[in-house]
Parts: sequence; structure tokens; C-alpha cells
Amino acid sequence: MGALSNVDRAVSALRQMIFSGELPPGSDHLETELADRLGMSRTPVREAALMLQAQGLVEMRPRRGIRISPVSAQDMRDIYDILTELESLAAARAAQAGYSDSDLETLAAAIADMDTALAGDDLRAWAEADDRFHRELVRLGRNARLSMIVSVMRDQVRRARATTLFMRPKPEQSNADHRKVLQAIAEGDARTAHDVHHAHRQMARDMLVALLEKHQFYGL
Amino acid sequence: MGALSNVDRAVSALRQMIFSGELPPGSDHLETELADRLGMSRTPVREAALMLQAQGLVEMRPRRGIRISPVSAQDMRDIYDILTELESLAAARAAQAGYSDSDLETLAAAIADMDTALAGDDLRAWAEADDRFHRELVRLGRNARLSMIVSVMRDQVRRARATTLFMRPKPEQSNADHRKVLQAIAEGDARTAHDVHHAHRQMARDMLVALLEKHQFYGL
DNA sequence: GCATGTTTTAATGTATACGCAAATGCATAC
DNA sequence: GTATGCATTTGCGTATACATTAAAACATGC
Repeated sequence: MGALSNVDRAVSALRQMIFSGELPPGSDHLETELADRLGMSRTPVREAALMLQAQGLVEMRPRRGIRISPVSAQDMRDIYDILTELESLAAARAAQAGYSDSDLETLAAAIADMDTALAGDDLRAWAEADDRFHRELVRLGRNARLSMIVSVMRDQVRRARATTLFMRPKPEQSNADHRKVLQAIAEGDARTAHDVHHAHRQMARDMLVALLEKHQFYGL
Repeated sequence: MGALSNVDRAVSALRQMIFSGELPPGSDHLETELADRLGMSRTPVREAALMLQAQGLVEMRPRRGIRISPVSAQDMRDIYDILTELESLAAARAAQAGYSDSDLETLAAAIADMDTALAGDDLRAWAEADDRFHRELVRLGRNARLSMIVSVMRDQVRRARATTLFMRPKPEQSNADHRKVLQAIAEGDARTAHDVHHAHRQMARDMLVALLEKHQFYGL
């Protein structure tokens, strides 16, 4: 009942190492090396790698090792395009679902937290609350598959954002958008929820891609 | 250099068995059973199952075996929603890409084939050409990740369509939509390409879901 | 009969063994 | 110095062994 298998541990550990930069994008690692590092045999490492491969975090290439996927500016463009469409759909569906104000508390709280973080210049806290907002938004859209796809895409975005967070303009407009989306959902206005969120994400996309291209973060 | 591994073979074989109905939705199968059936050991079967699980075709549940995922009407609704958004995005991007008429030949051919099939009442040929049209459309959108997600979703749709193909109205309107989309792409009209395709898919969704619910194909 | 605790069974998760083939290094020829 | 063929190494794909542990079967008490 210690319910977490070695495969689970390997998945978490590898994700952690990837997001922390301990395993840099583009680097190769032999199955044996990772197995030793994680203190287990090759089998669970291979299975974990297979799962991470399905999510686009690594690529397994025979004899060259497990490669941590690089994320180019082009990748980020593609990913944001998908994210934009699917999150906007979720926003529309959430509006149609007719949630009560209490159902929407989590969203409101996330917005408030972003304001606080912004006032205190705590970008890390802001990013966390921003993530929380978008995660909850998608959850409210009530489409399990969509949630899963979006979370995979968001993982990729997180990798890019880690590097660009401190070089971009303070996201002041951002929260105004969030508020509009929340209001539209509360009012059951699917069209507005969709369109506002769509524009919001498209803006974010253009900004991030511009930064990535300017600084040539091809590896990350 | 007989480059195809047992894992590859297992993936193809299992997919084939799933789509053909040899492994019916909702049925459970032990790893050992499948391994015997495919004439290999458990290892490649497990790895194949892991991949198919990532695509939502099976679920691995400890001690209960590998379950072929059932697809409920609700699942189909969710899947079509995703498909609709992503294909429409692809249509818009294709329109923006400024393809020449010769680039769009494959699309035109698929449409022509659908007409022929319809005239000859060959629904199977129609379904094949329809698939071809949508696959090419997505490809023209030039977003590899999006293509991958869409193809996973389409796999699920295919399972449902197999059963409903012969009980629905002849898809006569369908090709008119296809033509409009093609024309919009040729003219570089992203908005129209997007909207027409969006409406097209939404219609298909409603029809399929209605059929599934009417006939209670919960298992499939 | 039904519920509860105990034994048995067996499917899985993981480790390990091993052959093959790809990559690497080396020697030789030009 | 470069190229070609051969030998060597080694990482991976797969099979297999085995301990763990959830589920099933069973027995026992009410």
C-alpha cells in the first residue's frame, strides 16, 4: 500500500530534474546512467522514459541515449497555438456550464493572489498563481482529455518561461484579462469568455516567442 | 536492419486488434495472455501497452489486466470538441500559409473521391477519402504537435464511426463544406476557412453523439 | 445465510542475464 | 592525411526469474 512504484518515482524524479535544469535540454543520458542515479534498475527507468516521451519531454534514440527534448521558438509557437485554442474552448464551456460564484472562488482567489504578487514584485509567486488560474479554468471546462493535453503543453511552456520570466515586462494587463474572463464565465457569456481568453493567450504567445527569438534560446 | 522491433510489432498488432474489434472495448487482457498471443515475452507487450495507454486506447490497471478503453458518448463529445478546435486552427493556418493550387491538389482529389464514392453509394470509400481530406488539411497547418494530437483523437473517432457509418444519413452536405474550406484556403481567407470547418465539425459531432446516445453504444 | 478473518493464488513490478547490432577505435593501404 | 576494412566495445531489446501483494477462495463464527 506504499502505493508509489519505482516507475512513478522515476517519472517524478526525471520531471523534477528536467524542470530544474539538472538535465539540460538537448543533453543525452544512457538508461544505465539514469538508473544508477535513481538507484533502481533499467526497467522502471525505461518505462518512465517511455511515458515522458509520449509527453514530448524526452526522446529515446537507440544507442544515443535518452535525450532531453530541446524546445525551440518554433516549438513554442506551435505549443502556444494549441494551448490558446484549447484553453479558450474550456473558457467557453465553463461559461456554458452555469457555475455559481462559489464555484468560481478558486479563480477569483488566483486573480487576487496575482495582484498581491505583482504589488510585491514577486514574479515567482505571480507565475504560480497564474498557473493556478489557468489550471482551474481548464478544469471548469469539464473535458478530461482536454485537461490532460493542456497540462502536457503547459509543462513545455513552463520550461521556456523559467528562463524568460525575469526579462519580460511586468504582466500588468494580464490580470485585467483574467478578470474579464472570470466575469464572462460568471455571466454565462461563452463568446466573450472565449474571445477574451483567446486574445490574452495570443498576446502571451507573441511576447514569449519574441523573447525566445531575440535571445536565441534554441536549446531551451 | 530489419528495423522493426517487437515493440513496434506489438503496437501495430494491438492497434489492429482494437480497431477490428478483436479486442472489444471494455475487455480486459493479462499481459501474459497478450504476450502469448503475439508470440513474444511480456516486456515488449508492456512497453507497447504503455504507449497505447498514453494515446488513450488502453488502460493498465494493476492485477486487472490491460483494459481496452471504452468510448462513451460523453467521451466522443469531448474528443470532437478538441478535434473541432484543432482542425479549425489548422485550416486557418493553412490559409495563412499561402499555398498554391498544386499544393492543394491532394485536398481537391480527396473531395473528388468523396463525390465519386457518394455517387456509387460506397460509404467505406467515402469514409476513407474523408479521412484523407482531414489528414491532409491538418498537415497543411504545419504544426507537428497538433497533427499528432489530432491523429490520436481521430483514432478514437474511427472506433465510433465504424459502428455508426451505416446508420446515418448520406453525408451530402459534407462535401459542400469541404469545398468551401478548400476555396477559403486557396484564397488565403483564414477566418472563413476556420469558421466553415468549425461549423462542419460541430455538425458531425452532434450527429454522431446523437446516434451514439440513441443506440446506447456505451461500450464502443 | 452473511460477515469477517485467513489462506492461497497468480499477475504484476522490478531486477537481471544475454545476444545482437551499432558505434567506436585501430590498423592498414593509398 | 585520408580512406577503407576489421576488431572491439557497449548500449539496447528482449527474455526470464523472482519477490511482492492484491484479489480470490475459503473457512469460521454468528
